[in-house]
Amino acid sequence: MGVTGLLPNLKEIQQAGTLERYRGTTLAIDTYGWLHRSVVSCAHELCMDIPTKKYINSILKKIEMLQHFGVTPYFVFDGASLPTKSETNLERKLKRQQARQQAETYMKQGNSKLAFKEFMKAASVTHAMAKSIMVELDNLGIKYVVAPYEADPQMVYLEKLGIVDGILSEDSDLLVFGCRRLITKLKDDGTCVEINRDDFVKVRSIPYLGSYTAEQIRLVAMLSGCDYTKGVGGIGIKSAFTLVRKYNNLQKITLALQSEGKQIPQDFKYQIDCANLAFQYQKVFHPESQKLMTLNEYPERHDLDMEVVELCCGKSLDNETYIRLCNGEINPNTHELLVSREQSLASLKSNSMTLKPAPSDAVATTANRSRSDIPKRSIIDMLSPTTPEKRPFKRPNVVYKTHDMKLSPTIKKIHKLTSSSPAEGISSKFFIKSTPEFDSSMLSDSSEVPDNSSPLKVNTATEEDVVTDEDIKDNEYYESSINSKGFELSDDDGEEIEESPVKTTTTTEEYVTRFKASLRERFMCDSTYAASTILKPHDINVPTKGPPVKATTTSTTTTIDIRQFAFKR
DNA sequence: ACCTAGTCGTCAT
DNA sequence: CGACTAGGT
Repeated sequence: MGVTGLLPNLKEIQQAGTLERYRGTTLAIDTYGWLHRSVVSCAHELCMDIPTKKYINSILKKIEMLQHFGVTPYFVFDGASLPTKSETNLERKLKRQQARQQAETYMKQGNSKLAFKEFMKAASVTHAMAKSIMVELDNLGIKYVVAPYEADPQMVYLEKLGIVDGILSEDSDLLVFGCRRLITKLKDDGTCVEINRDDFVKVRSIPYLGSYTAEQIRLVAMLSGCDYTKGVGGIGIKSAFTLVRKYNNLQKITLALQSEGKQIPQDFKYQIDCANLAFQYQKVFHPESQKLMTLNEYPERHDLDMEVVELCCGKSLDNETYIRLCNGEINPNTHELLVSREQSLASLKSNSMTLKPAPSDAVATTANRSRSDIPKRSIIDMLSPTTPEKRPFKRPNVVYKTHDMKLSPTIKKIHKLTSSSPAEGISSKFFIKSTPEFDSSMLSDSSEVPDNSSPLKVNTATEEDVVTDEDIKDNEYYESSINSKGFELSDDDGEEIEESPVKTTTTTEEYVTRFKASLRERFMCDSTYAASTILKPHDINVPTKGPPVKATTTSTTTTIDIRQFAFKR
């Protein structure tokens, strides 16, 4: 879902241009987005476990375009699905399965047109497909990282560290995570659109946008609906901005909305708090130190319930696991060895067809992924030597607007009025008793005193409102029974890379209980890890011998016929 | 003017 | 996922 309606409302500050503008810089790539679009070209093959290189070629083509413009890509992959989204993921999985059945039905009826449409709905991006891309990236010497959880915070983290100079993605959520330079709407000809955070002050359609704090922007997103919250019915992005500007804190907004007869979900506060945690402290990976981190540091003094934090932001497993996970060696969800889709299919085939073992000595052995590798050609390339032809890019057919936007007197005035750091302390103090903002007030004095006055306040009489910590009693929810015995084992779930949003209609209590249950299910079954750690990554995903098999499948020591990699292009 | 819920395209020829 | 749109408030 993203934050619906955010991008259109930022139209004024969308700078049209081309990748030329980013020559010499490094951009984070939202790989899932690219893969998702590629999937439509081979949805049928993907659903039917038919080998295909189409989705890989589509990515290679984009890489070629970036390199044509002298842009260094830094690929970012989605990692494990957050525990808080597991039920959403199940819903999606179900829908895909239904679409897949529909597709096969249409297929039998000979209606390939409709079948393909259903295949498109059924196809999903898997970690095995992501691994296929990683193999190519290794060969090209292109950097990448698998996010511990969602790619969005990982990309923003890279931008924060200065490892990348901007983020190439279609997802408006990135702005809520704190992205400074978002490059969207990249076309095949290299044209794209930049949204720069520094331009927020120039947006006229949303008054005072430049002076909303990160926390306030999060609240706006959460009110109107984002990846983590359903939002309040009847509240879109515009109303949300107005409400936050007017009332600034969640209690007042809630009261105002209720007095208007708006229905607010029972667990809304929970959703808000959880979303607030996920937006700020989600687990990310520091590629240079190879350490698990959080997008922003926890506040100095905080009483965060770390169990809840781990549910919303991801679990802190041992660092060794994350090193392997974030370097693409293991499946982020199952922690089994990650095998590329191509290799996986090939070995299945060779096993089932009992193929004559091919002379494998022809292929040199290779180390897996070492960061200082000399680019090598993958086996796929060797067998199908026609790499995507170098054709010049279509000339961009846009006029480059020099969007230097003269500051209007009004804007200047606003800028002046709001240059002092706006107050914090909106939203609930559910988890965080004192909430220093990471990006602004962390640097200035982060007052222990919750300050509810804001420069953004427009027409509210400064009624001294006590920070009604009526929320505190809700903490009971988190102490509430951890021992729900109904762990529905959703066995393998999490083969697909999941992203984004939506509906959850459960009570808070159920919610938390379920989170904790799903956490257990997901992270505390060490048995699955033990099995997977036996195999050595080096034996796998290399253009050489050795059938890499899922830990569950019987691993024989037959040799893969390398000719199976010669897919038609 | 704003919100919503639905549909469509995404690739690549 | 966003873009776009018809149809609601």
